[in-house]
Amino acid sequence: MVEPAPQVNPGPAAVEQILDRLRLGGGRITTARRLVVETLLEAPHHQTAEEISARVQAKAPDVHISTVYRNLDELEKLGVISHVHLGHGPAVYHLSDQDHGHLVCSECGWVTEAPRQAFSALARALKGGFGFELDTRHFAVQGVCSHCGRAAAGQPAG
Amino acid sequence: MVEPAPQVNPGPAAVEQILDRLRLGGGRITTARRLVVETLLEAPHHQTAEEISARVQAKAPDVHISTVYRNLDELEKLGVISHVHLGHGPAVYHLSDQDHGHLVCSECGWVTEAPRQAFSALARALKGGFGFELDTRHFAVQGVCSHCGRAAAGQPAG
DNA sequence: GTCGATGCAAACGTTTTGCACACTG
DNA sequence: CAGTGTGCAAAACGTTTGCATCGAC
Repeated sequence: MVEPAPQVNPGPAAVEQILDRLRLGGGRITTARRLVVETLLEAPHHQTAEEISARVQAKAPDVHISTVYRNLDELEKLGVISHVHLGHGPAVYHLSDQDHGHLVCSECGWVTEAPRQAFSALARALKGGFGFELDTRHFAVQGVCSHCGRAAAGQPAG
Repeated sequence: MVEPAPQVNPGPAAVEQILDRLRLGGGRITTARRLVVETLLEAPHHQTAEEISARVQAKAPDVHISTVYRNLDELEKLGVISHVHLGHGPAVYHLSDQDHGHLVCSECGWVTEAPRQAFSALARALKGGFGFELDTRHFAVQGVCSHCGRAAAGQPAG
């Protein structure tokens, strides 16, 4: 559904590269749009729409969160970004140049990225057994991280 | 977090068995509570809170959906049921006696249950590589089912 | 000037919560 | 009769949408 985006190098040139893709689709470049793209490129981690909105509003207070959502939608349609559901809260957005799955600890909420390769055995098993083409990108995998697992083992019935 | 429940055989005795667990925790048995448990046992498939609510209300129209939610919470804390997020919509609830993962087709929404064993290779890989204890029960795995995959291959750019 | 993008407010669907009352045990 | 569970309404939450206006091209 979402085709992989070409590799995008971080830096100011990358912003223009993405904005060009918007232009090519007949899109227009606005302040809000530019800031959303910049925020996505600058921020180190996966961000919720609300976090992105806050960072954008720090530079342009009038940008409304609904505009951020609309821009995120647009960028996702272009394949530039993806959103992932890590758990019960809001979705997080990130550049889709990294093809990885997400491991979320249901105890502490810690998020780890796991390379696609970690899922290859599962992908093969599901393809063979069910004809199911796995996509680990849109929903996270839940479990217990090593830290919480160790803690639970150390003090049972906590 | 949720320990596995002992096997529960379908049938009227199973209802009492579950109600006993509620009683043991100091809980009381009300009409709403009994109907929620019965509905969970009778219904063939995974159900949303709203579906459960509708079935319960068919027998006791005054039972409010918030009561259903509260009872589902209670039963989940006891380990009797689990809820799973299949996609963007509401969560579905089912007895936790079946230890399986869920495969959801992101094209057509079709849900397949996959036995725990299908995930064993992934579980091993994540445990070894990240110390991460996989739990496939709480969130579904997304992908494309064999039917939609074949359709896409048959008529590209549909 | 055209038409795509925006700000705002309001709606959405799902779930949770505060409260007074009803009922179980 | 104690105190858990309930019905109801309203809020919370993340997200989407309708609409009039603004602004990029």
